[in-house]
Amino acid sequence: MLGAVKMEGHEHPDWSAYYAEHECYTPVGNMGGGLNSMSAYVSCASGVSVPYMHAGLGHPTSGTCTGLAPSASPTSAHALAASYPNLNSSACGQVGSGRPRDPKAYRRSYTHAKPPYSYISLITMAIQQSSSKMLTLNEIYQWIMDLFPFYRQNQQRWQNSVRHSLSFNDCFLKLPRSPDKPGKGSFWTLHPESGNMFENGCYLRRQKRFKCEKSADKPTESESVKKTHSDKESSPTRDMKSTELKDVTKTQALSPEHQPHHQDHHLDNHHHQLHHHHHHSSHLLSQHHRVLVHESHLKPGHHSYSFDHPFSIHNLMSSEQQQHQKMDMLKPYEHAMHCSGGYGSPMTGPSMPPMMSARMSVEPSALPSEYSYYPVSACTNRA
DNA sequence: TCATGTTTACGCTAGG
DNA sequence: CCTAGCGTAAACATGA
Repeated sequence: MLGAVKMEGHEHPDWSAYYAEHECYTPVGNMGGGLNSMSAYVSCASGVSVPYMHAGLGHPTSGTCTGLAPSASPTSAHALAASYPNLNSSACGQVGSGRPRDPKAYRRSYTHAKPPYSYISLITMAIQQSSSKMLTLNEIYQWIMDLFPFYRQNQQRWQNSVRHSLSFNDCFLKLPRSPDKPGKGSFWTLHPESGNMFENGCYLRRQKRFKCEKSADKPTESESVKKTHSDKESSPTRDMKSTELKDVTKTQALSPEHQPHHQDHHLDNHHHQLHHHHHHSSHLLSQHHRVLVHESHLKPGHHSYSFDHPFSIHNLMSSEQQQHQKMDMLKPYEHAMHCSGGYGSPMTGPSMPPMMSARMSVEPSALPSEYSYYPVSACTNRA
């Protein structure tokens, strides 16, 4: 099977043509501002100037198309497009040529085009947009389908990929359900230090996979680099990440009543491994920056993560938004610290697209209507 | 039984 | 060319 980028290339060889039309599907109802922000983000992420987004948020069958009101949001597509006229399209594999002759026809087709995001970024967005910063598998499915019509087809295929991504990537942590919240499946959240996975601005391909430093017996950097493809996927690091430690890691982040007793021995077994993690966690907010710097395991000199990067949240957000975000960042951290004395909230801010990091962590009800990104159906908040 | 989750394998692409 | 990241398929296990 072809990879996403290639698939996109085949199915819609001219992304920039789609985006180059200064129109887009916009939401029906009251989500204009937020969605436009999302659109802006999408357009940035894909390195083109016009939004990719579907109107039918929360209304999977509606798909009504209205015009985009350029002034709907301070971070609207146009605003951001103007701010970032030369986003690296090549870095995201989106290179276009020519222009559609019939904008409407293209609008129709790109509505169901594969979004320019990797599954990892989609999952990350989904989790990040939730107020609780954790979602069940099914909620992740729903979020993706609500937002991207493309994923209403071939569900078997992409959902398998989503599950694979969740299990395979260290940046996703599985939280067991608490006894008082019976239901199917665990909650998935983001590793607290996975923060800047997409800080390079490309949501198709990270420059470096996030890897947990949890295991003390983790191979050295040079050792891991030497590993072959297959080795990499069965490396000790991965083994450690798998279930046990993953659950432990997140169990630590949960309030006591969320910690299943049967995992106590796991905690004991791995506590020492996590100790340094906790040690780091004391000042998560300020540490967040340190983490980014500390991400030297992401190949210093190789990464381009920086707050000065055009995609950096710090550049994308207005000062007011930043103010909002700083406060919002504090909440989950504080909450988690209060509950567990351990990890703070998963990634916030710098790694996330503007509409996510700046606003997603805000309770929808606390926002003006123009800040509503997602329909109720897409906001599976469980806080 | 089906959804969820893990793991392995393989192919493709981007980038060094 | 090699490596890393990603997407997909598929086998398998487990739990609701």
